[in-house]
Amino acid sequence: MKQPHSHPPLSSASPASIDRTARLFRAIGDPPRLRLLALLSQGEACVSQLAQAEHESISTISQRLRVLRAENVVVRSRHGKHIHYALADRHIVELIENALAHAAERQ
Amino acid sequence: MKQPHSHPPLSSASPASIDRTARLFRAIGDPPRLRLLALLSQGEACVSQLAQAEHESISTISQRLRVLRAENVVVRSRHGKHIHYALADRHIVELIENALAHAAERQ
DNA sequence: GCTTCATTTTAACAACTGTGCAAATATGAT
DNA sequence: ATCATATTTGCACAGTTGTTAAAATGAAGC
Repeated sequence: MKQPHSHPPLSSASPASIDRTARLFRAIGDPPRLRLLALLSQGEACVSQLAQAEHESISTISQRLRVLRAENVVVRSRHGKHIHYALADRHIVELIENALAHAAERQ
Repeated sequence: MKQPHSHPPLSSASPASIDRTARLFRAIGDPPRLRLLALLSQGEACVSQLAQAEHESISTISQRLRVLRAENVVVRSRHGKHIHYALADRHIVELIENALAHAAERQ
């Protein structure tokens, strides 16, 4: 096997693509937000649950989710009185686990 | 096919891993730095070349490379009077191209 | 339908962090 | 020792984050 998937080369990415990608990385490039994603990788959860799990205020969690949602990393849906947040797609997790493995490689 | 590679699950990542990974994402989560990586994906280059390509001062480029080097995204080596920078490994490019594809997917 | 209440979001502000620029300093080839 | 190349420092500026308080959203009961 050569390449898992064939992507357009980085060198030919448009300025807009570079920008969007940078914003995506930036959104997930923060320990508190990454922790939220780790929680969500186990299944969707509402804001209060996440707040409780992180020992943070609901407001703080809501703002972190806002940043993630702005880059389409997570999606939300109402369930009765609660709003459930979930990972936008499985690829996000793969992306992070990939980076996790590489970050580990270099200590 | 199920999984391209099998990684340890995100949910079981240690705080230290989360931190390192966040720092990695943060380092590449900036358009100017991402552009440098795009240039380097075509082959190594010295600081002056990168500065010229980006229409920036050598000092500015040097600082951007410093951030990338701190997270082991790039490596440097001296070649005569010049210091060549190169991507630390091919995986970085894959990681970015992956993100690029996903960022494109969601507009 | 209107009110009430739980849940979440937003706004405003202060504290912190990162970035680029200019100038000074370091590095090492010749 | 000199010079080209690169790094570092100090500073000003812009952007981000958390906190508190106020506002919005919508479900459920009356």
